[in-house]
Amino acid sequence: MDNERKTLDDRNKMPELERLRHSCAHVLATAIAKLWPDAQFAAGPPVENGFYYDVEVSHRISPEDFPKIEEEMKRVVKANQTFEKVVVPRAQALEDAQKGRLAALGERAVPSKFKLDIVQNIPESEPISYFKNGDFIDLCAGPHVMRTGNIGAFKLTQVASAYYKGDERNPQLQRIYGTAFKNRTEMDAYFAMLEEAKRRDHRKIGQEMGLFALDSEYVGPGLPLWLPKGTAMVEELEKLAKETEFAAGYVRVKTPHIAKEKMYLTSGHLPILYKDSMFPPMTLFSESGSDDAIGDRYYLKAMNCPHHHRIFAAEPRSYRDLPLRLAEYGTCYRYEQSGELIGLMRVRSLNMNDAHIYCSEEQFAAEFNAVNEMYLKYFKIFGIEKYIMRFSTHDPSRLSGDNAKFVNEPELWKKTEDLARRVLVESKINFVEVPNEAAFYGPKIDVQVWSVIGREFTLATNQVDFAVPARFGLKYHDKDNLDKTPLCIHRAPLGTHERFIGFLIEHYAGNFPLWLAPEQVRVLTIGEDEKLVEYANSIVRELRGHFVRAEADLSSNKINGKIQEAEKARVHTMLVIGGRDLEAGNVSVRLHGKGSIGAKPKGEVVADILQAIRERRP
RNA sequence: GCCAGUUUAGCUCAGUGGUAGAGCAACGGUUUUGUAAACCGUAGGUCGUCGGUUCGACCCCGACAACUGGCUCCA
Repeated sequence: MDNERKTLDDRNKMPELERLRHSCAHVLATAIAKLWPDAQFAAGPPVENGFYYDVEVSHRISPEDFPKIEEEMKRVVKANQTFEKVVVPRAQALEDAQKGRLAALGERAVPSKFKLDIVQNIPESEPISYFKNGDFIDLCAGPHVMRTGNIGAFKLTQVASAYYKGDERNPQLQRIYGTAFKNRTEMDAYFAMLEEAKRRDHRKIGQEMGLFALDSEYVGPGLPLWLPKGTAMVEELEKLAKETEFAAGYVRVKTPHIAKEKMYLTSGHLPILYKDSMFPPMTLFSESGSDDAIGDRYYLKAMNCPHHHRIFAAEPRSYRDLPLRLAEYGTCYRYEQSGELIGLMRVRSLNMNDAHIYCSEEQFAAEFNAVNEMYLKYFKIFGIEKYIMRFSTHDPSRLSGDNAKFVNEPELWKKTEDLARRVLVESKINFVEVPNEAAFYGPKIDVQVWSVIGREFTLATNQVDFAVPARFGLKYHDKDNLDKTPLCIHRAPLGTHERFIGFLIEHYAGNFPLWLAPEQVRVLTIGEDEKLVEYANSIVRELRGHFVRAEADLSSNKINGKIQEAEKARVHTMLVIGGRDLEAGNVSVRLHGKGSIGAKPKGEVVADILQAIRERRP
């Protein structure tokens, strides 16, 4: 994404706030150059909520250095230096870079190496420009604000490491992040918003509500334990998926969590493509003592598709069997890098809302479209509105050779990409097309969403596979009496339980609709009168008889205390009962976050609860 | 995996080179209640793990682990 060059036209359209932030990145660089003159700068663009500058410097910059750097930056802002643009001939840019003059306060003994590299990569057709503020000269296409004094408020936020040009073969640079605003008020509002977002963080709410636990000491990092309340949500989602898939003509299957190495050598996930993300194999016999190592090694599955392919292969198939839609909430294990694990959003054991649709080419468009429709149906139920569909296609230059990334089937790539694109266009779904991001076996459509912290995630996926069925030799007998290889659609509209629930926790801030709420109803008694206790218990019994997750709080707490506890636990519906209600056969209804809505006959309330759950009322 | 930071009671957090504290939760008792916290008491921690420095380490140093924020990667 970043390696796509912005055109000069794009740059001229850069919004004021981005200009300001980019200008602030220059001010940051000015300060760092003053404090550590050996600093070598790479890129310093504006980003979503601020800016960063990548720098290579012998000093390890830590947040403790921020006050010192900020002080220097304030001096530059206060000096109100003009950002002066100078267009220079290419030869001069190369010469200045050699003299270490770029992104620096003066000439240096060593070249400005990253700037030099950047100059060399600027197309001949583009002019080369500097921006100067005071003595600091940086290679930059701009645009900037007029003067450093236009930067009203700024703050350095974090330091991270980043590879030059995002490539892990390149040197690691220190990336200093900051944010900047027109004025102090807007910056304060931004930090207040961040605090609010932290309160919604699924890790925090998950712990408060007792949904899941991460026991990295005994179970392992990234291997969540679903607590009873979280399991209730997991099962509601599975129920939704099973009903939806049943209605859409899917059939359910069950497969083991492990398979022999041969499975993944055949699928193509081993030896290269998935090796790093699979847990190491279980070896049943010592390799030295066995002539048949392949048969002896088992892997935890990182995906369900190969097992499903073997189910397809388990019986002879006719064109009459197609489309065959095999669904399973399969548990997969992926050895994600330790630094990548994030609460439920990125884990090492995952339950995927998986299914594989085997179909003919003629059936493909309708099936693919039906999957997209299913996504939209789900998103409507959850009120998910902020997402984009990302259509990932292949890069023809990577079909073969050392950096091959995609199966070498140019015609099939073109055919399926055209088909998928047409489905997207015809169904008027908004999407962005991203080259070079496809799965190795075919193009895919991912649904991208954002966590409260602003991190982007793939929530759901819909992938075309025209390669792996052939590797497994999957065939169906067609009308014309010929054996043909089916196309396969891999789809997971509800993603994985882990990520989907992680997302839903933040989406709802823990205030789930009744059908999904871990504790749907709590009956709160006023007093401990024996008849009242029996009334409470009878209500709970009745609700639980209809599979409603209901509890009673019969403790000796005062009613205000019970309400406080239930509200904090985010219980969806509270039924308060006292002597008055007992006599009238009523319950006083209070909804989480909405307060009391008054007393109603018990039967009416129970019926409404059941109805709301049945229709999955938002 | 890489860079930086963090790790004290179940949770949220104080704290000092001389072997630790608060609030909430838990438990026990008292209270008997009308829509966001009744009162009193008890218990709970080899201060992430392992090494080192020191007369003495929760505090200083090192290694490791986990977590947090990024990078690369991905459902």
